[in-house]
Amino acid sequence: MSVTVPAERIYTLLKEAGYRLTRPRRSVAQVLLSTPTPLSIEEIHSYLGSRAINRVSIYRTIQLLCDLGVVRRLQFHEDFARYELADTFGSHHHHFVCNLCGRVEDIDTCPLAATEQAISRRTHSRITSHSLEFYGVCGACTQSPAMSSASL
Amino acid sequence: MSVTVPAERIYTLLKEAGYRLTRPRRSVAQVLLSTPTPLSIEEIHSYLGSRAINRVSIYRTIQLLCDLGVVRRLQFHEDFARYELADTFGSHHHHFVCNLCGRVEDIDTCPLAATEQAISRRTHSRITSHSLEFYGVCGACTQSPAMSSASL
DNA sequence: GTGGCTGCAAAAAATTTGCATCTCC
DNA sequence: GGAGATGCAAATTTTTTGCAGCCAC
Repeated sequence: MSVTVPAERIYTLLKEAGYRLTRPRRSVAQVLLSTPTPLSIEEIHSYLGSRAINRVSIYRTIQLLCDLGVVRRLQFHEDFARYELADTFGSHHHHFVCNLCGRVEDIDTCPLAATEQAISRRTHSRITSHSLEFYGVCGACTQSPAMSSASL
Repeated sequence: MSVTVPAERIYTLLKEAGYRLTRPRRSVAQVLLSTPTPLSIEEIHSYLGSRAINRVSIYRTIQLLCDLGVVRRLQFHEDFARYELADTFGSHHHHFVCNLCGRVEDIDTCPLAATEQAISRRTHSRITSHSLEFYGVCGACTQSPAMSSASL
């Protein structure tokens, strides 16, 4: 039996949905697969560096991957969006964002399954997803308030 | 003893922080106090209608109210922000957003206090707030898929 | 009266669209 | 070869900034 690496799963999914496998699409998928934290369009663009892909193509690729359910969009308290692999391609988790240094940590605990059921029952709605982020001050910043950029 | 209405609490807080109580500030506070759902800048602007306040002043007022902790910023899966009264001026609650009709319902259940404690202890961070939204299909749309705008 | 606040205009930042060219199948 | 994807430029949308005049205190 052969193990299918996540990259292949994404490529296959694209093909099966009738889309072509192009350099920009492969590049964007690879960046997302190789970073542990959610990325902004700008970050994806600069991470690609030499393999320069036009910003517009990144927008379009991300859009496509979102539509296909490969990527999900996150919005922290910033005025641009961030993207990461969706649950099925990564894992179901949430985030803790440090208000001081901006560090993002994954939170694997998710206490919401029961809550979703309760809400669905009470409101007769069908809940298909949720978005949960914690904000505060991370361990490092708690110890040394001589933090990075946005300090007072 | 006298009961202080929320509007007065906001006005007092502004004054005590050294800010002037102006027409735009009073108007924006009143709109937020009188609507049950989170509003976008655009909606606040149009709700003010005749009492026309410049968009820029709304942005600045909202910014100020956020800084003072009166208002909190929300971001659903839209490309603009929404604002509502913060916990202490409204109530601590979350939202259910219908993917079809866009309706927003308040969710008063919050199962996260325990989770926050657990995360704080585990990561040595201090969690000061969280953001939680549920997405799905609301009761009405489940019954009659002949919904409003963004239908297929 | 005067300093902080507002409104206008204009800039900046994020994202989308039109269209000619290129490239994957 | 041809449909579909890319890249460039330009438009659109959201939010921010500069500055002269206004109004709350």
